[in-house]
Amino acid sequence: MAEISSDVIRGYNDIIILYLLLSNPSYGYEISKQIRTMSEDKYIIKETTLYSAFTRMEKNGFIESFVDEDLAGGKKRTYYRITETGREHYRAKCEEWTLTKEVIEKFIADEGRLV
Amino acid sequence: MAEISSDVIRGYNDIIILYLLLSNPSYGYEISKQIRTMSEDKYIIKETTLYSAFTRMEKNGFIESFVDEDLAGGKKRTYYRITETGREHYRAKCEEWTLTKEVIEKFIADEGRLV
DNA sequence: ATATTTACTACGACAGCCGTAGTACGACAG
DNA sequence: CTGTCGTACTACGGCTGTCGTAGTAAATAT
Repeated sequence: MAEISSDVIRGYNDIIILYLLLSNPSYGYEISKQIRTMSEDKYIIKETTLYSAFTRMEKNGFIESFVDEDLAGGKKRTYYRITETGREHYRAKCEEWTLTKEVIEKFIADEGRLV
Repeated sequence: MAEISSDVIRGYNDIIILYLLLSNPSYGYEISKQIRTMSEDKYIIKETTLYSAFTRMEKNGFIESFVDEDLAGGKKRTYYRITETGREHYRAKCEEWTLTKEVIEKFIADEGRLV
């Protein structure tokens, strides 16, 4: 079974995460589960990758963090909220995706050539 | 104008190059021009990236090199030919592309959500 | 009482891409 | 006959994002 390699997904983790923050703030564990569910187990993000993406994106101003100290039962969590800059970045990345898709598809051979 | 970032193309340079070797051997400079032309200048591969990809892929057994010593006018060139392993790799990468595309597109918001 | 799930943090390694620089040959202009 | 442009590379080192491994700790299920 083909799996998605890290080199291939590289650069898209950002938009995957930002997408999940578009409508409401969220936190690491929940996001990782959502990615898994939404991709039908085809992509399971590594924890370290996810948390380092948070750090990087906060540094870049794409997201902001806040801590929910005392939840009704449960450990304290660090939530992330997308910023306006983050939304712009997301939009730009989506456009880039369209372009990239078009380019790459020119280099995908149709069945005939793959003899 | 949106440009394709290196993190996004990463992992696809291999299939782009292999595609151009599917029907006949070729060499660095020609391949770089073909990529440029076929992508309508949307993607211009860096020389260093291209040549290091050659080295890597030869090490992995995806391509084989041979030198054309004395061409009718012109410097000597190193040509690369795709191997059977390379063809298999290319096929596998194309399948992976289909999968990746499906996954990523789930995280591209439709216009409505991008308010 | 113990295992599992939740929710992270730290550290270091690695691979692929890229910037910079340099080599060298041929062709063509001035 | 000198210089610039196009062709065809090689070498070296840096950066970034991902990943493996490991550890911490609270809450929940068994």
